[in-house]
Amino acid sequence: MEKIVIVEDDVFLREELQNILEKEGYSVECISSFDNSLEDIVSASPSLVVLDLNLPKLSGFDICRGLKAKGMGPILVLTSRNRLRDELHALNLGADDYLTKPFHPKRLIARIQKLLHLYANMQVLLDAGDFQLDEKINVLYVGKNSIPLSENEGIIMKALVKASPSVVKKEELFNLLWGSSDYVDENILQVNMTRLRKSLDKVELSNRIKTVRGIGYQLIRGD
Amino acid sequence: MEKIVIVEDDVFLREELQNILEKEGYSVECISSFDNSLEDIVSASPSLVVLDLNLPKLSGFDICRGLKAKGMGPILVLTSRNRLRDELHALNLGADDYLTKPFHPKRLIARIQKLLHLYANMQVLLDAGDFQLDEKINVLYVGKNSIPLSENEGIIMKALVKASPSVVKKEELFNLLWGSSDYVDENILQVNMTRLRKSLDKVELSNRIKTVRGIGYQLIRGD
DNA sequence: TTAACACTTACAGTTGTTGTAAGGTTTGTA
DNA sequence: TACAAACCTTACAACAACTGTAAGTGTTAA
Repeated sequence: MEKIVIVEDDVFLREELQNILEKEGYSVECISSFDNSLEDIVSASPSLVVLDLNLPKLSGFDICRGLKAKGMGPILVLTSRNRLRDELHALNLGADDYLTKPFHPKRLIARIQKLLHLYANMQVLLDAGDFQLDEKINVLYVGKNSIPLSENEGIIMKALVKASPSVVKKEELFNLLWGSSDYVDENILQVNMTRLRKSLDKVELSNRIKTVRGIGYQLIRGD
Repeated sequence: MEKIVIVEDDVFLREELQNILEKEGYSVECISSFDNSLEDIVSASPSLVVLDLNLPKLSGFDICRGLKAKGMGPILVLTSRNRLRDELHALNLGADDYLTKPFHPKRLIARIQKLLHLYANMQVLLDAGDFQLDEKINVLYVGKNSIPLSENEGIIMKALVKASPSVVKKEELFNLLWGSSDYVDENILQVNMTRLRKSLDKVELSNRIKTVRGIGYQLIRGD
């Protein structure tokens, strides 16, 4: 379940927000003490933060900037002010969307879903130094070229990239591909490795996968 | 071809950058007069901006903030300073990546490609009010659910969403699907509409596509 | 040299997508 | 109401992509 943190000092609005979001199936956590709100929010590691700009101690702007500096995900800013200046300011500080009070619950939900989807889409580019792998659609980008990988090829490649330059054990690949390590036929993994290498050959990357005899496979960095 | 704008006052570095990027196949435009650099950059409408932080008139920070406020795409910040504070500041102002001089050309290229890919991936979520369509992988998001669409279903849905609430002419759909309007069989479009509706039915959205007798089809907004 | 390990290729089953064909349903008008 | 045009639905077959099986070939290290 996706967790959302609400940063809001007004009790009524806070509880209303919590209601709306929990009804929608989100796990909600509220920040009401604003002494060390930044740490509280980060340690909750939510999928999204709903942040009011008008807060007692820290200004919402500061929290926004602080959160983004710590690599926090999507932030939806809430405010009663209706000034373009504030909106631009917040967006520049890293807020991802902006909603003016009063707002319709459906609009809030829609914005939140949009942000969550957007962020889910963003973090799919796995970096391997001189090439990137789109985890979502299994497309490998090398320079200006790109090649599509099949599902199995993608699973293997993801494991190799994430582990690189360590070795990925055969057993782990069996687990990832067929959900079990009590495999019957060792050959099927070799077949899939051959297929992956043949695909990588199209972008002259096949020699980057090394076999570690008796153990598994390894992606060599080529940065 | 993707266009990159370079904002750099040092002549030597500027020309080196231009060289590197053009060799890589990008179309490069340099900003050397910094009187109204913001307007110059925006009017060039580049795919990416390489921005030096140390500039004569405006500070790089100001340009960065200004560009992001105008909805500019990816910004890669370049600097000789090696201070965390600057980096955080720039990233908070909207810069998407950060490179310290001196840098290796390959690293610069890699970062640029990464940013371009990331942004290319970001703008795939087509908004239709109460649901979203991922143009890239043809997945439709409704609330917490999602359904995959086939290639043809995706093409039709994209056209409907983009045109909504206007009517999409049958002829246009024929063009999008089969690249020609001198179609032989009218039925094949109906079959594909049926299939799309059946898919949409899984998320109770099929009644949103209305038939406009003799003309085409229409997506009704449900916001 | 040899046995374990790894690689390659061809084949067939499965699945998803698409166009064709045939027949049924709806709609507007006379 | 009758009817024809427009639209809808379903079943079928062709096709392509992906995957596992099987059989044979190549490589490595003791």
